[in-house]
Amino acid sequence: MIISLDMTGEVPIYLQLRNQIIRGMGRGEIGIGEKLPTVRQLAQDAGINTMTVNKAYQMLRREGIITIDRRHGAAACPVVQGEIETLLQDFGVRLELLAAEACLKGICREEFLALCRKTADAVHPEYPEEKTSETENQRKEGGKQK
Amino acid sequence: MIISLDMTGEVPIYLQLRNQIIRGMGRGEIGIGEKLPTVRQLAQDAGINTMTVNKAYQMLRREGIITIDRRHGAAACPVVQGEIETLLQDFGVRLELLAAEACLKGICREEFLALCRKTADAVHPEYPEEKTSETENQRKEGGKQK
DNA sequence: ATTAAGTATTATAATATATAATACAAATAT
DNA sequence: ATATTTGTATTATATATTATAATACTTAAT
Repeated sequence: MIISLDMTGEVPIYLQLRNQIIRGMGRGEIGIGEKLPTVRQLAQDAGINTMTVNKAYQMLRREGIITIDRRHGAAACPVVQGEIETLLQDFGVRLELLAAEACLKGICREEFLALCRKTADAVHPEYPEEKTSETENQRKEGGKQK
Repeated sequence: MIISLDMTGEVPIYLQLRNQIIRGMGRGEIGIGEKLPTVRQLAQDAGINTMTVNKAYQMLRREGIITIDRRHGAAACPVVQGEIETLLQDFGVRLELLAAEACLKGICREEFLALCRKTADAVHPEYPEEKTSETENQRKEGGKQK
């Protein structure tokens, strides 16, 4: 998957990274279980700092979207976590913002829904649905720093 | 409209303000042409600085969503600006991110589209559609600082 | 003249973002 | 065993963002 960063824009690099990886997974460009580039590799390719990549990966890990294995690197591994209600509520708020903005910009209801359908169709449905087997690598951090 | 701010969250206050005003307009809680609170009033009510409110208002003005009249304050006044294609593309990217995240969180296509419909139905369609009359107060800033 | 509106200014502080250079821990590959 | 590769931690630095405070200015309604 090709990562393209806007270094002059207002969105932080690590967030651009995180968002593009999520969209890449949604498009199926990154298959489930597929390995992501190492932090060093991605940092070098993109011409950015390793810790910036690490920050993006950490965020994705916290969100339950990838797993990170210290010895093998990161891999796409979405896991449903948390209450489904909380989740839907959160998406509802974000969608409402988008819908309101669209409305204010003159995009009518039908146009908006057409865009929603088109977008939904472009998302690969290969993901969670079931699966709860290779979900063991999550609880591997104890408190230990030295 | 009630503004509730999360002072401990990660979203900047001025952005929370901006987002809530947009959602409020979408819901119809703020009618078209309706006046917004003055910066001082809103700042006092919310217990925040006037310049923070001003920053949110400026952002909304730049986005063509409100007008600001130095003597009468701010008012909801959405105006379509820019290429419709650019607009749709921008919304498309943002929707794709949302759809991808939803998918990865186990929300299936139908569930997602149901949420989209529900959200779209909750948005008041009273807005732009036509209207291009009271759009004169936009070009009132020359370059003058001292 | 007073008041009320947005805005500008100046200073300060805390936090976020990004980089650099290096080192460490843990496991694989040779 | 040794070298390599992985993520991670550390320390330092620089810049930008966010938010506040206190004050003053411009403009126009009252």
